[in-house]
Amino acid sequence: MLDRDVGLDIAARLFWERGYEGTSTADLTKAMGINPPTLYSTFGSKEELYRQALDFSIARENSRRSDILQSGLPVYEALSRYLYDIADGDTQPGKPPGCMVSTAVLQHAEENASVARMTAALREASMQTLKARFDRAVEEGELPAQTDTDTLARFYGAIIQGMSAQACDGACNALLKRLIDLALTAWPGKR
Amino acid sequence: MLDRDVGLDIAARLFWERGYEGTSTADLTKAMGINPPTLYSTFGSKEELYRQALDFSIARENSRRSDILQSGLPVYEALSRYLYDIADGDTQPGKPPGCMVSTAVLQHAEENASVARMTAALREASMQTLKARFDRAVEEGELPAQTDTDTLARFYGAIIQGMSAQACDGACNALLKRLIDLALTAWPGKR
DNA sequence: CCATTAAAATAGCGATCCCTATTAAATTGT
DNA sequence: ACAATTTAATAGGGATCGCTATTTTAATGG
Repeated sequence: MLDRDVGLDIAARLFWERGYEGTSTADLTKAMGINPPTLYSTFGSKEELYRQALDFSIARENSRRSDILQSGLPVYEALSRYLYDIADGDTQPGKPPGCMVSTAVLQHAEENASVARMTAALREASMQTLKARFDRAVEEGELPAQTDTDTLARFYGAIIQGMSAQACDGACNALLKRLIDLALTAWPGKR
Repeated sequence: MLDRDVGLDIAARLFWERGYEGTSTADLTKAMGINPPTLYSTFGSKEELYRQALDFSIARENSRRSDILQSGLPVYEALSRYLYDIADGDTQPGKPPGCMVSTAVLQHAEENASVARMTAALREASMQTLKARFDRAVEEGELPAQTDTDTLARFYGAIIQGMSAQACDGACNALLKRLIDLALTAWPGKR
């Protein structure tokens, strides 16, 4: 039998590279070295496996990124490190380019609408996490009281999505970090 | 027989909504009201039809957007209107959300690598157009001589891609324009 | 009006999609 | 060691994938 976490890791990698619609159950079983019935008894369905693979990957990445955001660092410094960490994740040698979530299942067949809602919800949650950190900065006096933290969070969310798209198209790590540096000049009070 | 341009318009609409991998030839023939052999004799293949549908759509949109960029407007004003026009395109009532090109075929099956290269090249060309306009602005003294126009173009390219992704997730026009306004504060010399 | 050409519809090719009923193998308990 | 239970592999179901050979229909020319 296959170790569950090993299977999720392999599945996540395939979904990351090829997307949900571009990955077949045959691809998955072959890569895991199992037979179709094992996949279905272990993970339920292709969609359920995708959900679990996303959860599995996010649980691994998000603790570190959450630490960066929620650390005692000033909000601007925390945001900078957070974005740099994402840029590194988008351009890991030997791993698929881009982010597994940021640019996943945007256009899709009708039958995959529920999968698209799933990734959209993850993106929304990610931006809400950013917004919560910015709200805290307002409360603590690090940002002006009238700051539009929602737009600020969605703006850096857009940068994260744009970085993922450009990484998929072959952009290198240094390029993405130049984007970040420029995006950070939009921070309230900078320059 | 089907009018060629009408067919391309219908195909573009489907590909826009569902993506390349999410659109089947059965979807296409049904929407066009033709039989499969007609599709293949008229357009060659699914991939070739996608290419022609992209060209068809871009030819229609790009003339207006090119006019905005190449008009006599100051570069900052031209860029603002250009981005606003894209935000409007991402949120047209009765049309699929997002941009047909900006966030297309990012993750994909291996067999569709050539299609992905195609959309990547279109995105790159779009950013090169922006860069060329910025270079002109440097030559004309509108921007400082040491301006990194390449990064500037890719930054607004990232914003365009982020807007498309968020539109796919349901973002409204006003939200996208707030993103643009914030992104424009990163313009050299602003604030 | 018929013969010839051109167009469109039918039918279906081999392959693959996601998924599962059934069979075979391995493990466990006694 | 044998029976009971669990696990894995085979085989394949029903549908759809992109695409095309063949037939039928329609349009054209003499």
